Amino acid sequence: MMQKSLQVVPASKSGGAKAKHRRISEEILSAIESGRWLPGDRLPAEDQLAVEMQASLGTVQRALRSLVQMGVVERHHGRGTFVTGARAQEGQLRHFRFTAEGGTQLLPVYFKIVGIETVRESGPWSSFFGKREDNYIHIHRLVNVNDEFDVFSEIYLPASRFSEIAGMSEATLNGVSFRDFLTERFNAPTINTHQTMACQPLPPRVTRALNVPHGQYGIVWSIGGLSYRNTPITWQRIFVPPSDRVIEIVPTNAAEQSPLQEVF
Amino acid sequence: MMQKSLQVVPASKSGGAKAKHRRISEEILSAIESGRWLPGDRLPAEDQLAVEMQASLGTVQRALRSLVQMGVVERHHGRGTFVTGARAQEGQLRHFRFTAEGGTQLLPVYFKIVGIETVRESGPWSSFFGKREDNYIHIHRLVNVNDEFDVFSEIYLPASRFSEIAGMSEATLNGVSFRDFLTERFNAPTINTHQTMACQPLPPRVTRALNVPHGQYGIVWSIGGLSYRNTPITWQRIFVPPSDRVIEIVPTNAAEQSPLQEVF
DNA sequence: CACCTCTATTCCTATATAGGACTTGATACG
DNA sequence: CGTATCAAGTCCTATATAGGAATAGAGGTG
Repeated sequence: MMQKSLQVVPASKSGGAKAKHRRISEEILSAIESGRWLPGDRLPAEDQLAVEMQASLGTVQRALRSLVQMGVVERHHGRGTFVTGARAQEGQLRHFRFTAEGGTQLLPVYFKIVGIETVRESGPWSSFFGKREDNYIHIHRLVNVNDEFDVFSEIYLPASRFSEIAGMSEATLNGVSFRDFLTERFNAPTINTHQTMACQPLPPRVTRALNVPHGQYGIVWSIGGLSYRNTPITWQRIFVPPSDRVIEIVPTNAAEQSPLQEVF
Repeated sequence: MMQKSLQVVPASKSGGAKAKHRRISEEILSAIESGRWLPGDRLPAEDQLAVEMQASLGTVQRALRSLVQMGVVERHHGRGTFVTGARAQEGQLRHFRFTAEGGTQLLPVYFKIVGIETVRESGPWSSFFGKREDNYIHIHRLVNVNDEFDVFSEIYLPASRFSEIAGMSEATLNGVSFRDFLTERFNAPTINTHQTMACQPLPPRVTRALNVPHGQYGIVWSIGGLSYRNTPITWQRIFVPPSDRVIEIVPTNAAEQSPLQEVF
């Protein structure tokens, strides 16, 4: 039997009224964002959540399925529902990666920080982060891929959110994957990306750093990183000199490992 | 009340046994593949499908949601469920596109076929299509983007499936988008793509065709196109000379326009 | 100690049911 | 004729319920 008026909002004209399963997704997502549950943690069981959220089991399940879909949580039959862990992909680079022609993955094995500074300059990253942000932590790094070749990476981080990084020593930041670093230290996992590529002459500071001829053409690869709720958290530009190694574009959506995919 | 033994398969040990909603997805997908419903057609109503499929409403709805998720069908409140139309994205290029720095999209406006031939050569496309395929229709085209610059495109199609194309005149194929063409004429929409990029010297035939200096570097952009059930249907290589225009990588998954996305 | 069995926990599938909300087209009214 | 109302068709949300299936751990048995 339908319980009277649990269908709370009559939607008043499809205004801001959202479906209950959506509100539950939102609520759980907010809790995760706020750090109430950290990556790796187990959420309460479905039926318990149903009680807490004052919803039926089916509704909670639907909300959780959508969070799985987004890559925010993972569910395991008989074990529980877990916040997606930092290194859940065990070494798999999630949104992009270099591969050899055959498809074997090439891993970045060595990072060397060239410089860290706080800047106010505007550029493509400004529009990515939006108007309100006008201070960036700017980090240049040399990245070696699979002991085969080097690329040059520049990262811009919004200073408002990640100010602590500006004070960190190069030693702390050397050799780390920023993706993992931001996930573990700031609970800011990269959930989605926006990427563009262009072929352009590499700028002099890059050709010098990479030790390739002045004026050499290469790929300028821009990657905007988005966290929960599409909050922009990183903007990165990678300069890739010519090579027979290729950049593989991986679907940016967590949907790829969703069971639905099998249906394809 | 649960009806006795509608829970048909006891799963016998999680062998090939699939959930019912999955089997329904499969069945509908197969019907669409077979052309029983064409792009734009309306499917029977939920409750009617439920009867046909001998499932409850909820189960059918779940199956349909997953098809929406895959981009195979679209559902419209109060109107019905429709097979995703060929040009559903009205001019939006779905999996990749060129954009100006600001983000405005640049459209390919002019195609000129350079040649069509049937070949047996192997290359990166062979592993994409798999062992069984050893004959390809190979089409070279010059593509102008937004009246601004030209790129050189090579497409390989499996001859077994698209043999009719080999006999078509260049006039028929000129100026068409292959994506739309395959959707409309062969009921073979591109649902997913696999993309790689590399910066390399452009081959002589390309530099000649594009009228850029011999040995010019550019982006070699390979795009494998997959249709329903991840069947490979096209393999394309686009040679892009240097430019300040960028290639924007769009999530290859139809999930992007799913309502779930709003939750981010 | 190794192995088996049982049990509690947890997620997974499926059903039947009820009503809300959007769309479209027909009909009635001024 | 234009507009308002209504009804049918369709999808959307939500509930309560029932049982299946995977997992992990406790306890017993040889």
